[in-house]
Amino acid sequence: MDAFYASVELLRFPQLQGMPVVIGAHHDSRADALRAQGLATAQIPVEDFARLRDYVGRGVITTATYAARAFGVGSAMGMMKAARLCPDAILLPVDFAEYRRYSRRFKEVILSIAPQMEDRGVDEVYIDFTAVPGGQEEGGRVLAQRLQQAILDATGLTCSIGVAPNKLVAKMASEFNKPRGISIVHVDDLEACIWPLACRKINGIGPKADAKLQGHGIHTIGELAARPREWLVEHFGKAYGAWLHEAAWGRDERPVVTESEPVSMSRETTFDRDLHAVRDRAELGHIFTDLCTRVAEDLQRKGYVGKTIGIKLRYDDFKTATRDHTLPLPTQDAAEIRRVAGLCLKRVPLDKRLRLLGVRVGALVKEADWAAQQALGLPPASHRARGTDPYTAPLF
DNA sequence: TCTGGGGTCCTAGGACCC
DNA sequence: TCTGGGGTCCTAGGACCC
Repeated sequence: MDAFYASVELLRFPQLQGMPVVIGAHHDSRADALRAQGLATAQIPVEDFARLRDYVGRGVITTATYAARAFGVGSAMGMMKAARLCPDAILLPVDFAEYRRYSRRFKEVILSIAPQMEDRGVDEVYIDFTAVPGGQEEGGRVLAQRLQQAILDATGLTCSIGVAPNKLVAKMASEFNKPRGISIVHVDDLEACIWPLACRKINGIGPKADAKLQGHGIHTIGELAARPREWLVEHFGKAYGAWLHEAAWGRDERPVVTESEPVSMSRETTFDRDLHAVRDRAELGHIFTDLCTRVAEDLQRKGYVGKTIGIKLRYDDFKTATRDHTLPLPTQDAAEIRRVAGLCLKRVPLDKRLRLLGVRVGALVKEADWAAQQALGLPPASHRARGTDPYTAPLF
C-alpha cells in the first residue's frame, strides 16, 4: 500500500491532501483532541493541526506523505531530525485500530479475487498469480490493474504491485513505480533492472550486512552477483553467504504461505523520560503490571496460551537486555505472567536508567488445542524427566 | 537530532537425554 | 588419564522486517 498510514489519515482529513503530513509513533497531538471532539473534518481548518516543529518528543516517523518525502523525511526517522528537514509538516498521531480496519478491508478485496495470499503485515502481501484468471495476461498486468482498481473502489487507497517469477524479485519490483505503480520483471531483466540496485534493496540485507558488504567494496547487487559463492560463504557464513549469492542472482524458491500461527505476543513501551529502577519504582511497577495485563488480554482475545514468559529492557544507552523463563504449563493469566516476569526482572541489572520495558509470551499454543490435549490426559512435552537428581536418575 | 512497537528467524552455548 | 555421538530444549542476543 502506498504511504499506508498517511493515506488512511488523508481519507479522514482530506483538507491535508497535497500537504506534507507525517505520522508520529510516540507523542500526543492536537489531532487526537480534534478526533475526540467528533468534529466533521470539513470543520477543522488546516491551521488547527499540530506542526512538527511544535512538538518535542522522542518518537520516530512511521509514515510520511509523498509531499513530506520530498523534503527528505522518511519512516523510522527520529522526529527531531524530521522537524529540521520539514518543520511545517503536519504531525498526526498513529491510530493503529483505524489502519487495521483498512488493512482487513484491502486484504478481503484481494482474497475475493486471488485466494493465494500471504499476509506480510498491515500494509503488504504476496499474491500467487499462477492460478488466478487473467494472472498470465500481459505478464500479469491485467490482474495487477484489476487488483488496484478493486482496492481503490473499496477503500479509496492506492497500492503498488510488482510482478515477478518469485517473491524476492516481486518485492523489489513493487518499489519501482511507487505510488500507484505496476512493474513486471522477467528473468531476462535481472541484469538491467536488478543488478544496478543497491544491495540494501534486497529484502533480507539490512544496515549491518550492507555496511559489511560496502567494506568489501560491494555496493550493487551486480557486484554482489560477481563474487563467487565460496567467497561469500567464507565471509558471511554458510547459510547467509549462500543465500546472498542466490539473492543476487534473483533466485528464490519460497512458496506463498497462506496460513501461519503466531509464535509470540508482546507489549512494550518507551517512557516519556528515562526511569530509574529505585527512584521511579512505583511508576515502573505500574507500567510493568499494565504490560502484563495487556499481553494477557491479547492472548485471551486471540485464544492462545504460552509457556515462555520474557521481559525486555532498554537502558538509557540504548543497550537491550532480555530474560525469559519457561513454565511447565502454558498460561494466559495476567497474574501468572506478572509473577514470572517479575522473577525475570530480578535476574537483570537495574543500575542504569531505563527507557523501555516490555513483556513477552512465547512458545504459543492455541488455547483450544491445549484444552483438548489436557482433556486427553497427555503429558506436556516439557514434563519429560529433566533436571532430575543425577545420582538417582536412571541410567538409560 | 538520538533512535516506536510488534513481530520472525538465526546463532551459539549449555543442560540434559539416550 | 584425557574423556563419543546425536538429538532436543532452553536462554540471550542480534539482525531484520513492516
